[in-house]
Amino acid sequence: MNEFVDVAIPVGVRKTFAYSVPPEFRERIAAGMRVLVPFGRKLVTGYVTGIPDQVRTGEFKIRPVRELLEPESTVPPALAEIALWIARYYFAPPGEVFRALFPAGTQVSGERRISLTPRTEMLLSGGLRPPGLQPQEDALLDILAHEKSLTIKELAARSGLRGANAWIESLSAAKLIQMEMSLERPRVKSKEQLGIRRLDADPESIAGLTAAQQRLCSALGSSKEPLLLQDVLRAAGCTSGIARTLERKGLVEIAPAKIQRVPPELADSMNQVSLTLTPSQKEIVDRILDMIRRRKPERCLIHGVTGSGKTEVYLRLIAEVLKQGDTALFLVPEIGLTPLLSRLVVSRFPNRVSLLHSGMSAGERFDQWNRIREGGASVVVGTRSAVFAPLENLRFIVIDEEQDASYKQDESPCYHAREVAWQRVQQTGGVLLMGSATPSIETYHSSVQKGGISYFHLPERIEARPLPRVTMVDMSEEFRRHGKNTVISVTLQEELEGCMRRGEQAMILLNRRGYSRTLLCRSCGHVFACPDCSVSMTYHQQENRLACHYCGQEREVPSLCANCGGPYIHYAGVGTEQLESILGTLLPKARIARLDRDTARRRGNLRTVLYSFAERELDVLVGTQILAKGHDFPDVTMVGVIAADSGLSFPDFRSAERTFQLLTQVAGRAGRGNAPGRVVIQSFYPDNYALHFAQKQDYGGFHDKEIEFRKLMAYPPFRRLIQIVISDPDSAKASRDAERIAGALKAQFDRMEPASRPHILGPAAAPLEKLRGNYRMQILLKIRPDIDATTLLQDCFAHLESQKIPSKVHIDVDPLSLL
DNA sequence: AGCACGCCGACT
DNA sequence: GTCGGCGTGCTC
Repeated sequence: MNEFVDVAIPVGVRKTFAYSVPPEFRERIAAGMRVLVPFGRKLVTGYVTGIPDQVRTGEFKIRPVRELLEPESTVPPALAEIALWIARYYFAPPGEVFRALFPAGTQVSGERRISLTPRTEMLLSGGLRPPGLQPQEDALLDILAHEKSLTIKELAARSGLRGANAWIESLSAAKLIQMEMSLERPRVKSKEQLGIRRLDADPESIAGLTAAQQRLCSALGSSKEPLLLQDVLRAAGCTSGIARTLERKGLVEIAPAKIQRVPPELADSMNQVSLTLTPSQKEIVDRILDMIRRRKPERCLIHGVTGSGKTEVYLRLIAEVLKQGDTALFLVPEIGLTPLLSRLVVSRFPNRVSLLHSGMSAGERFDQWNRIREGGASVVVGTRSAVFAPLENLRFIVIDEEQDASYKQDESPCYHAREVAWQRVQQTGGVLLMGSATPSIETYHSSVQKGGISYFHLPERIEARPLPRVTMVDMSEEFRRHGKNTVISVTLQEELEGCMRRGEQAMILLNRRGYSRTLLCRSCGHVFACPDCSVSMTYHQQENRLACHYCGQEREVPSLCANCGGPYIHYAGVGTEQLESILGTLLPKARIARLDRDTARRRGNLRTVLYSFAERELDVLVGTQILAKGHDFPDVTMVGVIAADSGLSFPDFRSAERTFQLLTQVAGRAGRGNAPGRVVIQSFYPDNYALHFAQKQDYGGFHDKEIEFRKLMAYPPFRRLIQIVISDPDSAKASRDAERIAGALKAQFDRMEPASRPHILGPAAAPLEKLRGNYRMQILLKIRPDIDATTLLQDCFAHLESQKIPSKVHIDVDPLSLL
């Protein structure tokens, strides 16, 4: 009876460990709980994954659970199940998965610390020495005499002795020193500060208040919840003396209280414009509501262009779910969580919304997480990891912009929030609603052709605004006609000038940061590549540095070729930084700003720029794909795309899909107001089908073409992919290991019947051959969807694991990108 | 992930 | 001769 537990330890090991449970914990211990356990010579935070009926004893010594890390450390049992599913499906170490369920910075760990025993200390301070010690032991005691306590590592380092551990052991055996576990407290915890709380008061005591006292009372508001004293004082503009006076009068209570750190977006609300649903919106709401009421797990997709009113549908459905007494989750892409959206949701469901996103401080996240777990919020809005929000009775999950790549985590555990969300609603009989203007090929295919996902279309923009007119400019034609290598075509330039003349706004997309992509020696052809990655370094004019966009390292800008010493260095490939200055020359009167990762890095700058653009303090916004997702700007009537084909050259089967999505999204930015939008797409390959269908804004056409290619090439959704990347600083070693793994996999697969056998591609050098100094070899598995790939993978690697995989092996199930 | 154990080069 | 390099294996 709860005598043993399986515990996942957050180290890169794909197994759990058995611990015994001291009797006093047996009542409370349960799956999903965090525990402090001895692991090796340390104490670590572990996660209870389950309670085994029995434990194979004898193979190893079983150590006891040291402590239950309650109360703020338990996850609903349903979430623990999800974690185990992720560990299996994505082949991730369970400890890493469980760690992802909890807010960052709340892990507890401990180390052994060494100090002198009281006896030894007395002896030494009396100038005496314990007899019969080796000089090394004496040296250790001397060090400890000056320090209260040290970890084994510190003591060994301080002494400079080799084999220090053995000497420490012998001192310990002689009872001259003692060792005890010291705990390192979590970095993030609940905040306790002086809080002030309004009390019920009789009217006459309120009557005779001074001005300052009244100010303080109104700053308190009407709620009886404690507020942070210092905030209230600042708001009321008075000192703590006033607060104490009120306390004496019995009007308020001042006491240490757990104060919730609240992200600013939760604090403010906005005026609600009540919207009437269009008939098609209403039909969708009704039909999905039916599904929600039926309590059977369902998936649905709303395919609707930007501005077709998907958000309103989400919010109506969330409102209904809350009315039932259930909870809902609203997932948005990384940069899709705008303050505007948060405020919209917060105002719609006052006091019931919680936020979880990466822009919040660790403390804020922690407090929100606890609030959710304690049932203090029934709607959670957040990015990828919010899919783990500890909500109970979760019956509805929305994933907006379902195709967005930020839903997939690219480091272990490599989960996709969409799939995790599907698992979650399957547990509760809820509904997963995906929304997109450009659904992923997989989702669209299973809703329209394969079935399994209900399909809803919102083809029209609200108030029947026209879709933008898209013009394609063939840049090779442009080059032939005008002779020089132009960045901005005549067509685009004319459109821009017209747009400026009419006093409207424009956006120009170029999906390439920096000033010049490559530095090239004109004499010998030498390319200035990153020393650690197999990519060229990008020139950034503002910092006057070369930067690698993959590993982030920077270099001085060379004036001579590093290879031949020649002085003729060519700056090739225009980036957003240069585009901004070109546009400045072209449109001297326009107010231009740039938005990309470089300018958005400065915290708050993204917001500032978007805000001033919305306020019409800017005319033109230049930038990377950040532009495609931002706000809705009613006065943008013109969108230009430079080098629309730049993404197509990526060696990745999804490059066409991504290009199509990006172009469609950015084109959707044009003409949201009353003026019709114009879009100019510049490309050297205007005939490419991704560009062609993007120009016609024809999703169906693109899908039909793309799905043919996927079928022909045996790519998703016709096969499942598993990507294995083997990396090592030594390229020969990476190759060798990759060959061994591939060989072992092949041996496994050869035992299967030929028809269901997975295909092994590679090992071959990964498209990004070298990254951060590591050479990367790639093996790609293509598995038929009717095969249980999870079990297959488990079997294969259970076998491989025993054969030892030396270099770093990264396994990505259902990878989104194959770089 | 840490940490210990174990087998080969450069120092006193 | 020793010290210490990191390859390999283990942690309930």
